[in-house]
Amino acid sequence: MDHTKNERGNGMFPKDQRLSPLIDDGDFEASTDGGVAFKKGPWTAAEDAILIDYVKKHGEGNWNSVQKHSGLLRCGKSCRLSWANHLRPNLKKGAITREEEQLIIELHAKMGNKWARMAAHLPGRTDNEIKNYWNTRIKRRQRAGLPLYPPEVCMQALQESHHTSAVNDGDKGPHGILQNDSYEIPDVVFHNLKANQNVLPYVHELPGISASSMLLKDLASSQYYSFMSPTIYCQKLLRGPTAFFPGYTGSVKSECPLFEQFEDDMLNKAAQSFGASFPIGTDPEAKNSQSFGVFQGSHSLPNGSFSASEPTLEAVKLELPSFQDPETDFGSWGTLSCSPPLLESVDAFIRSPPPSGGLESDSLSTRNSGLLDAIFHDSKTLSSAKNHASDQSSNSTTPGDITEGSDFNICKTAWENCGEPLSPLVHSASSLFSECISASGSSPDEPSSGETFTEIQKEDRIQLDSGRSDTLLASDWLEQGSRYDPDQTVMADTIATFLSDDLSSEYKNMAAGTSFSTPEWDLGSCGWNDMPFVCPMPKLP
DNA sequence: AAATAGTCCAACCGCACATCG
DNA sequence: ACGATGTGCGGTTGGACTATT
Repeated sequence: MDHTKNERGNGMFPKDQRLSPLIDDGDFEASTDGGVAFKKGPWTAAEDAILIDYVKKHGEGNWNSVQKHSGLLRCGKSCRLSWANHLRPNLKKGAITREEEQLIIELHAKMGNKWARMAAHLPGRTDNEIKNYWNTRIKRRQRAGLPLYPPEVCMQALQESHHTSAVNDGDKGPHGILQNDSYEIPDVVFHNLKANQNVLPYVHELPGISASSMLLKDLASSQYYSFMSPTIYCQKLLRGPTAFFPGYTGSVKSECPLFEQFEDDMLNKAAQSFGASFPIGTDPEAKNSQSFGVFQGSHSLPNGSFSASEPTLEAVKLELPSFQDPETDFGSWGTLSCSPPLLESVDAFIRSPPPSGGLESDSLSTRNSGLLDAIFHDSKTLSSAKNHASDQSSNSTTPGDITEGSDFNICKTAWENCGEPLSPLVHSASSLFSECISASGSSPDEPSSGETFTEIQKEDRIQLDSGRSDTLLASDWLEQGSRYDPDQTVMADTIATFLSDDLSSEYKNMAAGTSFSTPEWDLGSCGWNDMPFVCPMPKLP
């Protein structure tokens, strides 16, 4: 038996250690179970031989009896693990091949962290091996600012998931993975979210998960970091420095080096404008790891295209830690000391529909206040103090596009403070969306289906009552705000600019390379076409 | 050459589920 | 039905190795 752990030569335990004829060199702690002291730590060659001999005689299984039959001082678990990962025949050693890598990526896009199931598709590879490989890959790509999934994998997985959802049962797709097993998400959730995918393409990933919960988890564990959808990155931005400079995103930065020059200064200024009490953007490490780098990496590829690094519905659901379950009592989050009240307010805001007479007034929340109200108020105050800047901004926009006191003015002012006469990136999302829609052959003003957005929304609200996305609510709110209340438009602006880059990125991506039918991606019927999006944003080529 | 950071991966741990008596 | 036991799985840890500073 070849005990070589790693043909790359960097295995944890040197061969000579495993080849040691001694079973117990006394260097490793032992655990006891029923009076028997089990050895822990790396296995020796002698132990391997004993275990192999045992399996030859008794077959696999009944691992707890190994000690009884062979005298091997290892617990059953350890025996099973050693056999499965190192000793069983037909194990493939060596580096993951290109083909295997591709398969792993595809499988992970469909399954999530189901290593054992993935291993079943990779003969000779163990779940542990795949898991280790994937975790390393996550770190590597995270560090490099690359999306976790290649766009084509995302699209394939997404399309397959759509297909799976459509057929429900029977034909489950070509891979046999999307079968009606534990990965299946009840159709009621995602079917109803489809109608809103045009607004937030990633909304369906994380139904019922609050921004704060996602962020807190995100900050607490890097394990899920790369799985965060761009939407979640946006939500994260609400809590990070960039929340106070809504137009700024990593994507912008990546495509416009100009942002590099003034990001720290501008962010600090913007933050101060909003009364932020914490320093911003001075720590490059924090900058990379907490918002900019991740955001950047999750959106842009080296070739300038936008990533669609989204796992499928199945994967996302599976990767949610238990406390991200929609049924989790989110109220408990407020008790976390690491969560500033400011951030809680964002959640409260995002979850809350518009306070003024919208169609869904029955779902009005008394929690509609907090950070964004404060932003709204502060921005108005600031705008009053800097009315001249507001007036100048009308050159690049129509009067209706910019409401006095909008965050745009602040951004613009900040930009001017940084020495630039006017941001070259000012770009109307309305026109941007129009481009996208036109590219995909659909008019934003003409719903291609007979069903209006409002009708879809109504239906969705009813059916998504317990599982709706925070971001979805935000979209609802935005629509309402932009239509019914001039004041709300300002706040809608604020939120819109938070989201704008993601939306534009995704729509750009979709319009350029996908074949989604227009009803899936129809923007016009949702009212976003009229949204006064004006924020620093890269122009489409 | 030393220190540091990053990578890799074996092994452990806790939990969930299945089976058995 | 229930507890004990066995098994499988996913997450995490920690040490060796390698690359970089």
